[in-house]
Amino acid sequence: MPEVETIARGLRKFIIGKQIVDVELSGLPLRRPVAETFARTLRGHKVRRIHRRGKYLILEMEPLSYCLVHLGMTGSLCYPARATDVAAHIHARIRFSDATELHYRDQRRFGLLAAYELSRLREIPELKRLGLDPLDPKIDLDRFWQLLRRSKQEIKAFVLDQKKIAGVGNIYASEALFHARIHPARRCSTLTREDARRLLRGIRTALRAGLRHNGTTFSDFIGADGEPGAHQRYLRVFQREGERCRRCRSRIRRSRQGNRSTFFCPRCQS
DNA sequence: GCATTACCCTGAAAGC
DNA sequence: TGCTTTCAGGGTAATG
Repeated sequence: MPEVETIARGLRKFIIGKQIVDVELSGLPLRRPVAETFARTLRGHKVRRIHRRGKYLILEMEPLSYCLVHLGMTGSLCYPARATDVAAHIHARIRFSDATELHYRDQRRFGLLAAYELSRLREIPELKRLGLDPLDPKIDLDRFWQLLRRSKQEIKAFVLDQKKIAGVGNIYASEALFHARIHPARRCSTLTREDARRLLRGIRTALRAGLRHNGTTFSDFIGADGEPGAHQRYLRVFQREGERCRRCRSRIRRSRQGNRSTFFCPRCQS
């Protein structure tokens, strides 16, 4: 999510008020095929606002419609882009009336592009499925704890579950659990109210740290301005298997949960 | 109904 | 050297 927010912030500086005159698609399917109506829905509309919900980026257009973007694993938005940019993996070229272009690039095509003519943001089907926004200061600790206690999942899976908490990806889930000193394989139902409090705090700490450094770049992520993130230098556990814990000097371990890597400190997170 | 697993994709890196 | 296999992890359909 810090990567998506970084892009949203970048784009807000550049494309608000611009009018789309044309949309050109590669024709290749992303996570699912881009609807035939995508280009038609956006053409002639102006970018009014840019929102983020979970890992989704939403361009609010005028006349009212919404352009929904999910970057998946390797998606990026580039502005300003050039018509002459190498075409490899560019799946959408959005042209504005001032002749500038916004490109959506996605090597592995796990992303999503969709456009909706709806009157409200919250009617977008993908957004309806999302759970709590962890940065929302109004989250009630007791409600959060009850949500946890009702789940039989392992805590790492819960934190990654977008229906429960929206916006936490694999990097930040490992980091959040480290901050909260909770073992990633712990069952949610065994967590105390104090654990829940530390977890919520840990998630916020991990996400805000990512935001501060404009996201994490291992190989693919770049911001809208083409700059990579810097957060990888500040990670506590993620991708640090065998290295020393910055807190207790134990060796960081790696495990697999649901086909995804998890990193943790066996001493701090017991 | 819930939790878990398999799958889509590409390119880099490891293994043989 | 060069081919094959494994891995990365976003969400979700299929399976248990």
